[in-house]
Amino acid sequence: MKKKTTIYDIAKELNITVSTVSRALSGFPAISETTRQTVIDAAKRLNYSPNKLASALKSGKTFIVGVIVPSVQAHFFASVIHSIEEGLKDSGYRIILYQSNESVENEIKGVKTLLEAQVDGIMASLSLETDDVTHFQEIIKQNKPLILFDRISTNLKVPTVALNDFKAGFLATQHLIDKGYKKIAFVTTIHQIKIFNDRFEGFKEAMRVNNLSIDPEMLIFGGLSIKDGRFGAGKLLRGKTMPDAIIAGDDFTALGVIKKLKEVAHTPPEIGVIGFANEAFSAYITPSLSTVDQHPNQMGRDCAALFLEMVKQRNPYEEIRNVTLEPTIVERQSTGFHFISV
Amino acid sequence: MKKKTTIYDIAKELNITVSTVSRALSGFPAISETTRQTVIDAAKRLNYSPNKLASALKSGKTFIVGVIVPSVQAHFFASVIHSIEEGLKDSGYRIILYQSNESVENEIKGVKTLLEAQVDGIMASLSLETDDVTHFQEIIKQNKPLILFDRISTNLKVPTVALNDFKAGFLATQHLIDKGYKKIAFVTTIHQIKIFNDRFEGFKEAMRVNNLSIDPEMLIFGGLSIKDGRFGAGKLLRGKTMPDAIIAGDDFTALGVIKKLKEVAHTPPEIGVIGFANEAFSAYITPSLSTVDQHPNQMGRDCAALFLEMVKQRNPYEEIRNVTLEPTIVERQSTGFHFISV
DNA sequence: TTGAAAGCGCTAACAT
DNA sequence: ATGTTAGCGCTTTCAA
Repeated sequence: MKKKTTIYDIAKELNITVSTVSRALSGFPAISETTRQTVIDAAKRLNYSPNKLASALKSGKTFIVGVIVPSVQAHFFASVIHSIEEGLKDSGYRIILYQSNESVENEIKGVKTLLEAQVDGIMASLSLETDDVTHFQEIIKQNKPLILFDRISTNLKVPTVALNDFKAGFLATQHLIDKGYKKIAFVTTIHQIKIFNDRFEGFKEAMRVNNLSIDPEMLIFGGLSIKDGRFGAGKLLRGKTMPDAIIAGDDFTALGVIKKLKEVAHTPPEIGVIGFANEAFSAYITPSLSTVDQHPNQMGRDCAALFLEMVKQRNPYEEIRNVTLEPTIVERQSTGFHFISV
Repeated sequence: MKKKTTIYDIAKELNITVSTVSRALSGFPAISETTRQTVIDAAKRLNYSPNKLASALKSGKTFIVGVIVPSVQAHFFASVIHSIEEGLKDSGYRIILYQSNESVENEIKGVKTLLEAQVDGIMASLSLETDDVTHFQEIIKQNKPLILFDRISTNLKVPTVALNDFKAGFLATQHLIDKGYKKIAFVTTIHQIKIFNDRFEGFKEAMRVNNLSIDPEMLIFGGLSIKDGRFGAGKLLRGKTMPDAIIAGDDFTALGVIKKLKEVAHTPPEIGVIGFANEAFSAYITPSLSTVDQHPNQMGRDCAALFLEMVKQRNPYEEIRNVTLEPTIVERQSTGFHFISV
């Protein structure tokens, strides 16, 4: 393996100094057009490839932003990531991805690793386990942009991009009520993540304004997964009074609920089911799943825009913007018209 | 913002030299246990965080491997990535992700960017557009590990991990034949990607050994998507003779095919349908979709293992291993028993 | 417009 | 076991 070409090789080749080469290559203005061309030609001829590491070490800017998500396997996060990348690429920023797999420990390790890699900023969506968020403080202390999205925390004074989850919970509930459902159950998680609580609060509020009572037996707190959905539905079916509709914490859980309901011949919309996130499969299962769209692409774009604003300012936390996206109900078969059976 | 602590600060604090600090921190053996402890304590006290950039610049190792995939939004790739990360993390390697979005141009840019970031190696799955693969040569030239997975090319002498796609095509076809289907159509892509051709060849071979003829009208070459599936199915339905089964290039295409068939009341398994990839939704649509499992997790693990082997050797290309995974038929409703109608 | 030179934070001979 | 020192490849001030 022959040594890689550096700017020194180019300089030697052309009998000029490295500073000139550096300037020519980085688009420095005060340089003659001929010199610039010569350098660029030589660079190409010598198959020069810049070492961004060295440049980053010197300049203090890596043009890499770290993104921490629970998992790329959720279509929602995959979409957000996609749009973040899209929104950042024209400015030369790249993404380095870190998956927490819903574990705080991994999340802490992620922050540490990304910081050590000298990223220019971090965007994160909290793991389900995350309660204490002090591990994010170090980013702020280093005066680097930190943006929280979707699964945010109010304990950090940083910009955020999130859905109006209270409204999401409210709208989902109201949608069911509008369809004639009354005895509404909620299968969700116990984790202390803001968005899940907000959705739950929205649910309670919708029930209240519609003068419907909430049966504590119809509140199932567990995890969020197909399995948890099956389990939750099973528990509800064995209860004293059967719900006529079920709100699930996310689409995977809703899928589990539907599978269970089909097994016992209460196929939706006989019992209504609605989820959150509009996952890739939600439109294609039978019955197709009504859900709440969380606009992942808008979210990714907003994260990128927020980040670019922050790096422009001397102090990224000069003005802290909290972007709220409005949820949209996606109506499908699982909440079809419900015959009101007195 | 106060300056970040470096090993110099620790050295000054303890009246020792940076080399001692460096050694203490990096687990160098010939160092007294007391010194090591003092240094570690001071590091903690001063809130020291190593600058991996500097270390990488000096040592020539970043412990980062670049992964290029068409898109993380396909569940298959998300799973592969997940397992690559999993398989690498114990060795201290991190992943930096690059999405080609099925464009060669992006792919070329990806290789360039990752190389400039001084990654220690690259794993890639080709975009649908990719025909010429010379942009990958630079990686090999730098003597850095390059591993191709799933969408591989035979024009590069590098280790690969891929499915036996010929067999995948063969098994899918044989499965349909075993179920009693005879007039089998194929809806796939025209792109010059090896795996798609292999599947098609497998299909042809299976037809041949079963003495079934292939009607050229039943070969639809287009793209791979829900839309392409609908389109392909529509075209087949309008043909002179109707197929009694359809093989789709992937699960998304199969989904489109099924939707179309349901609309015209030929719901599978009346007409059999099978796809490739076992996407997240495939088990949950109605009828549930038979498909070929491509073992993404195994693929990711193998990529990681291969990479770790390569970095161990002086010359990563000393011995080139090409791992082939065996496809597995996942039988579901869409290829249920077919009544043989003479 | 170009050159000289210092230094980003770390590692690793080589010396003691 | 610890210290000295020379870079890794680049940017950037200061000087010419």
